[in-house]
Amino acid sequence: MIDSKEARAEVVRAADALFYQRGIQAVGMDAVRNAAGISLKRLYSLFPSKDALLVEVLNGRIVEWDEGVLRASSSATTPRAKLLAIYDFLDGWFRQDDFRGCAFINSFGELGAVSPDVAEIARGQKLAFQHYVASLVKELGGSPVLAAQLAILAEGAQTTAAISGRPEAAFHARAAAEVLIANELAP
Amino acid sequence: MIDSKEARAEVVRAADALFYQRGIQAVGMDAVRNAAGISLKRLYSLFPSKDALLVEVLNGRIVEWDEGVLRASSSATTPRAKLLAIYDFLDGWFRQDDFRGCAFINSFGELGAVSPDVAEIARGQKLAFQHYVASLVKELGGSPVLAAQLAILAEGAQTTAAISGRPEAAFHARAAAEVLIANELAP
DNA sequence: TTGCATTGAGAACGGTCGTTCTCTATAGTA
DNA sequence: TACTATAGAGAACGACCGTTCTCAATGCAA
Repeated sequence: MIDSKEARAEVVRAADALFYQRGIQAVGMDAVRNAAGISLKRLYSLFPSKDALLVEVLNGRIVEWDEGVLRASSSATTPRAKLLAIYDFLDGWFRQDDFRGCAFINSFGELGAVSPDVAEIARGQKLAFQHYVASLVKELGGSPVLAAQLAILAEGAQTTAAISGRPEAAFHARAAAEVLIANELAP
Repeated sequence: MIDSKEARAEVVRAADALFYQRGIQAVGMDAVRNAAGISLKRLYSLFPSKDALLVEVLNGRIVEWDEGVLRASSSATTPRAKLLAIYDFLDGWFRQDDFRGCAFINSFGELGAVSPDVAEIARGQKLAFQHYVASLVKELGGSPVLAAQLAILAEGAQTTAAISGRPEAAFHARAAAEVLIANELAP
């Protein structure tokens, strides 16, 4: 393993999968090392600590989320369709068999009270999503309250799908979003 | 400390506050012992393990939640008002300065993947809440989908308020619920 | 009082985890 | 070939945590 950029990416990939699947504190650095197939020394030469690795993992999840939402809305042309595409994106995600809820909600629940970094990253991610929704709602001519409501539906769908283990929450959230949007846009 | 029922309650109270405030794995049994003011030996004579104590704590939270929701809706007379009272209850909760999100969502995120007990309790609590909402919606003449949507709004409000640290999510969710209810009940 | 059971306080144990260190093998250079 | 620097593999370290154990103090029965 010569290219350290490649090695970093592999470590982040392995750690992301393990942290998401089992929780962060339940995964030791040994498990990350084994999954990434490198030595502990190399692991610690790439990341100074588990906390630093976690930050990298969560930042990677931010990128993944943004790309996923944008990809889902890329075929939509109207702001309304782009907004509804969010729930279609959620639907596809919920149906993946390794789905275990929102990594930011999970890590906030596990470490938010004890790690300012984790709390800050989770808060930032949620805020960015709210801003994205708000920009589309504004294009649509809707109110900031509607934007907040559509974001709340997306958050609720994620926790509901995660804990119940059933993906229909995305469907329900989408239908509710349609009603809320129609309600504001009707004369 | 002679009355062991009283002692159990005190331990559960102390553990609940610590687990909720800092996370479960971040709190050692020593901290619980200190907060409860009893010896380790007595603590382990009351609860066989930390896991068993956690189960007791979460079951206590179920009772608290049920009582809180029922109390909030007790002054309401119509099913619609009882449903909206849920969001008023959330609003009051979000404004408490020790609010740190839903204990079930948090513990599911932290331990759900690794502890079947925790996952099961969280799932059960969410399901019971959905049933409660569904029964009111049925009284109201609404559909099961509306019930699911109202529950999703409540869940989303909880995570949004927890991570953003701002309580307005309850108000937004309530307003959205009014719209969704009106939409189904309109001719 | 004497003996016995119970309890409190916390030391001790075994295991795990994050992190560092040792030791060896290898590759590059002169 | 001899020397040096690097890196892999994992043992080792120190801290912590859940749980158990020791031991002295206490309360009670006779």
